[in-house]
Amino acid sequence: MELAGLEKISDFCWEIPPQGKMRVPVLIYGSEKIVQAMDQKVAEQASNVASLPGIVKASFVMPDAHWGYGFPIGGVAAYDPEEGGVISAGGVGFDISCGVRTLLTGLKEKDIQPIKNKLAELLFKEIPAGVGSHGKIVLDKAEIDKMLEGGAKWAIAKGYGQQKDLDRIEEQGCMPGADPQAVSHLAKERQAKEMGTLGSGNHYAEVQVVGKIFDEALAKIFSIHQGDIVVSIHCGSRGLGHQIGTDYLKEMVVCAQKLKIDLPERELACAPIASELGKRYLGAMRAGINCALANRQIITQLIRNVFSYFFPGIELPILYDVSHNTCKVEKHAVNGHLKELYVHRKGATRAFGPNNPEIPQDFREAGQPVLIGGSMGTHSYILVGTTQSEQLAFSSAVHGAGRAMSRSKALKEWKGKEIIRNLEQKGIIIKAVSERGVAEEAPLAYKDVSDVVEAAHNAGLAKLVARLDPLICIKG
DNA sequence: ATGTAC
Repeated sequence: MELAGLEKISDFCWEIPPQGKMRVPVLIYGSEKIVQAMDQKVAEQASNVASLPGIVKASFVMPDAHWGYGFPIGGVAAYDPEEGGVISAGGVGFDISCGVRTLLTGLKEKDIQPIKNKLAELLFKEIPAGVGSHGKIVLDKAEIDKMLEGGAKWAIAKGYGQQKDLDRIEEQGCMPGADPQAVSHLAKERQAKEMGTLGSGNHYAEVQVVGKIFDEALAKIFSIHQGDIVVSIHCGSRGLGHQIGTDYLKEMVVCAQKLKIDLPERELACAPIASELGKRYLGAMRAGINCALANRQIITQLIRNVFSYFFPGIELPILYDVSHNTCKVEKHAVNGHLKELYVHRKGATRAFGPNNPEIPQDFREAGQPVLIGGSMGTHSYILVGTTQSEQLAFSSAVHGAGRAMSRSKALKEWKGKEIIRNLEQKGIIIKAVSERGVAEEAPLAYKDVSDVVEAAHNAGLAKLVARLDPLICIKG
């Protein structure tokens, strides 16, 4: 991106002032280096987002942003229903409620060293992964509806986990307002055999060691210490979320035409929040959120079973579970007034600061854990939400490294086998269904996640707490 | 991300 077209607000914030059909400015967060490396298309897309009806304050761009469908991935936009605001399927993304969950193990690296290979093999055997992967769980129509209403709460009632897990999950593990009736039969059909599966692309289950602590006091509150083993899951709502996105984008294109909403691009299809379609999408999207929460809950239990085999009696409590592809109704201060807004976070993690009532009691004074998954073979990070982030981007932060290279280009550049061998030499075990998938996810096909989180930290979007280094990575 | 294109 050309810095010349931007107004520098601070060392970590750049503005595109409103022009043309833009109703509000675009605010891009990141260092000069990061913003320069950002695709020009992100500026265009974020400007388009700023032109949609009812947008409040600004169209925000996180440091890890890259080109997406309509809305950039790494974008945050809030719309006001009282100002004719809209809700957009493209503003949430296809993988509804994709997110990261981190589990604590209480183990140290030396504890797993003797069984590392066996642990990797058993995790790979027990967690279904890959495109179209099916689990052992098959849901009938009635049970799918219950899952879509209950989320992780449903999964726990089915025996996948414990009641206390819910305290550490966004929305207490169950998104209210989900409407299974708003989800197509096709979407449900696709999901019937996909519960408890990882999927493909950048999704993974990873055994990690806490490699660095940035803030001792906060790390202690999160129960993480240097050398601790943790397990992180990065996945979403699988075929169901994708189908909801596909179904509603089509409907929203028709709706926007009918209502003569001036769309800069067809991909920005949306519906007024107050419209029948808007409400129906919200109900379906919330069902998608519950699907993702249930999915991560089931995978959690599969992981617990594997760890129990090696470490009888081990618990693996949840540190936290947070999504980075959602639209949530939240109250935010706008010009001194508290307003109920529809906050789209597409490839952006919710990052509530201290004292927010949505945060688990144990973390209330510290702030919400912000879980940032890296790309394969690279670091992941735990940050914490700040008070400042509320003002900066409706309490949002980055979500991960973000692609630097297209999948097709990555395929030409690398072979899966050599990537696996290179990482093995660094002590990282990759267990993957598809060698092609590994090549597409090559570490160098992504931006440097460390740069991205550092920028988020410096911009004040969230605060660095700990770095996680990969030991075993299970991939689709 | 995705029954990796309807």
